[in-house]
Amino acid sequence: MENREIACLLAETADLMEVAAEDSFRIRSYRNAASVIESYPERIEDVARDPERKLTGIPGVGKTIAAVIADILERGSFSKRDELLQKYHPGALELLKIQGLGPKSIALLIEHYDVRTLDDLERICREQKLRQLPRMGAKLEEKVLRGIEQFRSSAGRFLLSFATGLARELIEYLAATPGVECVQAAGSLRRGRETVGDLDLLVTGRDPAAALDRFTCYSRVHDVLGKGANKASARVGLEGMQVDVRALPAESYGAALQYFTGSKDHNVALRQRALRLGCSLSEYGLFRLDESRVAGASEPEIYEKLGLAWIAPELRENQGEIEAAAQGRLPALIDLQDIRGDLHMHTRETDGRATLEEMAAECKALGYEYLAITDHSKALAMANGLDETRAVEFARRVREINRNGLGIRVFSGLECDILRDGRMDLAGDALAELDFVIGSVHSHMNLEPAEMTSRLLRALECPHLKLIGHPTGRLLLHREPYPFDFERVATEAGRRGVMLEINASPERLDLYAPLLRTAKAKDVKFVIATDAHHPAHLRNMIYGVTMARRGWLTKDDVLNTLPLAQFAAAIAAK
DNA sequence: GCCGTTTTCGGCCCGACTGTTTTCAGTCG
Repeated sequence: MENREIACLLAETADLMEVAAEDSFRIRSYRNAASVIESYPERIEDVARDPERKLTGIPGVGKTIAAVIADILERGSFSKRDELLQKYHPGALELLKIQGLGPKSIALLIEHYDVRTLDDLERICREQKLRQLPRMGAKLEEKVLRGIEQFRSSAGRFLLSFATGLARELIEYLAATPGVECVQAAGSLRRGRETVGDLDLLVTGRDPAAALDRFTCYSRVHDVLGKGANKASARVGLEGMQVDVRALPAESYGAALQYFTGSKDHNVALRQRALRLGCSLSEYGLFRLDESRVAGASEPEIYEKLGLAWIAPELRENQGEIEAAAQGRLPALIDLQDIRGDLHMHTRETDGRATLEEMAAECKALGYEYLAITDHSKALAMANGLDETRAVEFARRVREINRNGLGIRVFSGLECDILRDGRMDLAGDALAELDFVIGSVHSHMNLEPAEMTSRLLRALECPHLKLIGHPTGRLLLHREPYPFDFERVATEAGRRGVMLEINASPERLDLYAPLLRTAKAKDVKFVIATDAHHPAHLRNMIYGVTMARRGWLTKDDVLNTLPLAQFAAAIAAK
């Protein structure tokens, strides 16, 4: 069993314990164990099976949780979870995901109305019965209905990082099938969409159909939805993501890859172009009207025969990429290898899980030349944010560290809260001590658009500000961006030389393509950064780079592609 | 439930907003 699956069982048990109003510290222990296990560098199952080692050696895992893990590995559950699921319908886990409802309210709803599912909850709200419960009213009913709607619209979609991990796992497994030479993901995953609905895997080789049998026998395949000679569909893993595997002959593999990568709009435009050239394009190939084959085995060949440069999948949204490819003016998109430093990360000083030294060592291992440590400021009290004194002391400590040298340059930074009125959370003279100040909104996210716009415009006036962090505040599948006049803010940022962040955290991926193109047109420069709270998160950089590519950005648009000396000069000059 | 001892029990992130109250519980970050 994978670490993620063990962590998921612990976390959902913690959720149910919350509804049962159990001791909050005990709940936190389960949550903490879940998060430690999820990011543990080795497979927990291997550790558990090794007689030389003990699970209790893992921080956050004591005797009880070690026994729980043993139970999970043996039978997929444990007694505490069984008891809670006996008491509460599994639907209670879904109810907890609705914004505005917490464990207390859900316990009350179950007690009074026997609410078990989202449908039950929706009915209670529509019948105006929620407001009859103590401390609940009409506004909450509306908020919950909105929450249900948002939850439903995001249900069945998965984060890009999740889909990437699942694709990697399945590709590795299927590629080991005799007779299979190539397995590749297509669809929105290949285009780098922020969320992915289902996974399309394409297989070719001497005997691609062999992969279909192997797929439906995979240990994590639960529910086979269909299987024919050329295609098999099934749900995989606890999360039940739908995966389609298609077996293809080599001569049409490129055409199928092109077709199943999409987007639909891009493909429609491409087929129209083929028709104008006297051809027809389908998933089987590019053909003349007499049905003789022009191309099909490889994707570049198809684009070439259509008079186009090969178009990177991230651009295939019919947003002008076909015209650009025809005129030879596609941008040279940024690559992961262009990134020379990460500029947004947290440590144990606030809500991170590792020390400055550990984060720096990982950055060095990734081949970076520099990093900025950017812990939270004091407005984020729950994260133990830095006040002026601690910030100045931190800047001094970083100067000291750089004198001794860690083999990588460290910049002293701060992720400073932008307060409700647009002022910075820390005083200017403290901010002046730091190399790299990010301004971020973490509170009052439901202001009127005009008020949010002026808040951000005022923040841009701060002379020490280098970067606006996660500029729209969205959390994928969870919270919409806060509304404001993006174009105005981008224009002002461009004018003042304040950069905008492409936050590579898979839950954020903010900014995203249309906004990036708007901002680029306003001469904005960008930073791609991971917002890492753990050394493992530093590897999320690729998702930020993917967003940048979707926004047509080149190396020159992104400041942290600069070599150290030029980067240092650039942020000092601002 | 975990951790770290001041070794066997006490401490474990906290402040603000919201909608509902009429003095605050619940939620969120």
